[in-house]
Amino acid sequence: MLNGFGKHVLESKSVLSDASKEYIDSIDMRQNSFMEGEIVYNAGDSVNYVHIVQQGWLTSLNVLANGGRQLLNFYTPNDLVGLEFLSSKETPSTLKALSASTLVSVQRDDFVKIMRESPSLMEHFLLIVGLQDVIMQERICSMSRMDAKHKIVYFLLLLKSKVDVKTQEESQSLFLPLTQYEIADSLGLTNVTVSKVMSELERSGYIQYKRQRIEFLNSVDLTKMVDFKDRYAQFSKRLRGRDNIATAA
Amino acid sequence: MLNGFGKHVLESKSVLSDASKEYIDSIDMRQNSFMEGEIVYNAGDSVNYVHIVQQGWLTSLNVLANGGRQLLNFYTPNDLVGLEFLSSKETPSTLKALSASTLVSVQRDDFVKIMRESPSLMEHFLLIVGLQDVIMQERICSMSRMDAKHKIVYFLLLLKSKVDVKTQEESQSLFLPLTQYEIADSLGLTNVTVSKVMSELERSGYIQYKRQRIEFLNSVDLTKMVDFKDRYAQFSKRLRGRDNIATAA
DNA sequence: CGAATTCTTGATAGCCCTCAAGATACGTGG
DNA sequence: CCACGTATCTTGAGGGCTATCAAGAATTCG
Repeated sequence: MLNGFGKHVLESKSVLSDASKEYIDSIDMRQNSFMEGEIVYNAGDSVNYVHIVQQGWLTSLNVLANGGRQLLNFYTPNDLVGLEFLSSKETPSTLKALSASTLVSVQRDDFVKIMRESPSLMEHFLLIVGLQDVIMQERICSMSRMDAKHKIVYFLLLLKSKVDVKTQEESQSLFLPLTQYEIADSLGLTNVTVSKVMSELERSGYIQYKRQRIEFLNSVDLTKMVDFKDRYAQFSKRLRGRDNIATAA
Repeated sequence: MLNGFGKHVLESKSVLSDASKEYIDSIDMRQNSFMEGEIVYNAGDSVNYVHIVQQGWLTSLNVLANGGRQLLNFYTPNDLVGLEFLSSKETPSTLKALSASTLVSVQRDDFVKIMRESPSLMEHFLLIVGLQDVIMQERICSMSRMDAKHKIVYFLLLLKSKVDVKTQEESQSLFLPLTQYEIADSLGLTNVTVSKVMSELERSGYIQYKRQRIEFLNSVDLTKMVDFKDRYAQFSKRLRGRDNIATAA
């Protein structure tokens, strides 16, 4: 039941740098496609799969008691979805496709089996989840004390950072498949406030904003404004250093 | 350089359930004590150690650009500190003792070495960090959309849950070595608001509150009020299930 | 070209912060 | 055991930020 593309993704450096290859061949991997807006799983579903993003943008989110939504994480190609709740019976959040997406899904038990066969792979996963945790902690800092403007700047820089690490280059132009409602739902704001802040950031000359695209005109000052720490870049840099050491050894 | 107490902690079920014991003997572990209010490390310090809490309460926190503080995590005996930034060069947050505390500190490289020798230990750590991540995500939900009253109820239930799992029993009385300033700094509120909400919760008959101690008079309704999910208890239950399976196999 | 979605802009209201003053609890030294 | 200073908590008044509501504009898509 080997899926060629899935195998390729699992073998790719970003995910399974050195898993025992013979185990991969015995794994049941399914490739699934989802339309824009489609739900991959709902909060409370059984945890049966770990997913690898091939194409598209997805988000994890929670529907709150008051009817509001909280967007939690964004997933782009090569991201792993589900590492943080491997131990859970039920998924803690919903996964929704923001754009047309393709996922490779690996059964949880198979995934754990692969992981156990490759300690260095498991260590890699530990570091990834650790990074996610640190980023969540820093998001809490930004959510709790910043005003709307600073929250939004922080959010945009975090997304930019994530995309930049993926593309291995720093781009001042960011594709952003999010409506203002969705940005608002990421930050505990309303779409009205997002609109007003975006306009203000444009007037101030920091960004240029059109639907689905943001140009950063002064990312240096924006970074200072919110004291943004680029954990994705630090992690990526550090990981490359580790790989070199491992290769040398 | 073996420290008997440290060895005991590392061997205890909660941390190193089955690490290769011969490695533990070669590890340099130091036991350090900290006074109330003392800083263990500051944000930005090099990551040199992983710490195991023996006694006391500690908190990780960030000092924000505007001078405010954000308390992030609380650590109680047998907790591990530092798992989530094993891959980082610098600590992302400050660690401060809330009460007189004792820590066993293991050098990061030694800790990683132990971990690599015991995949099941590493898997355990992966699950722990995953749990932390999930809890952080849910804290974001509570921070972004809840009003002050609901934030505080959520916060108290989360602390209660953590303590209950540690003590393996559900207690309606919670020792809480936090001032109202510190609760406020955990939630992005002010001490004034915390005071007012606490009084209101008392008037409504939900809790009885005195400095450093809270009695829950109706934790069922409080849990419903904020739709609280007890991830600590779920994790603990699930882990015991896994252990049984592992033993049977 | 028309309908639906998304975004903009303004007016109003509510929650929580800020500021302030007093009350209570705690620790220390006599 | 008491007195005093400090830290913590309580309570009230006023103001700012963002939610809510609403109406219209712009964009997208069939």
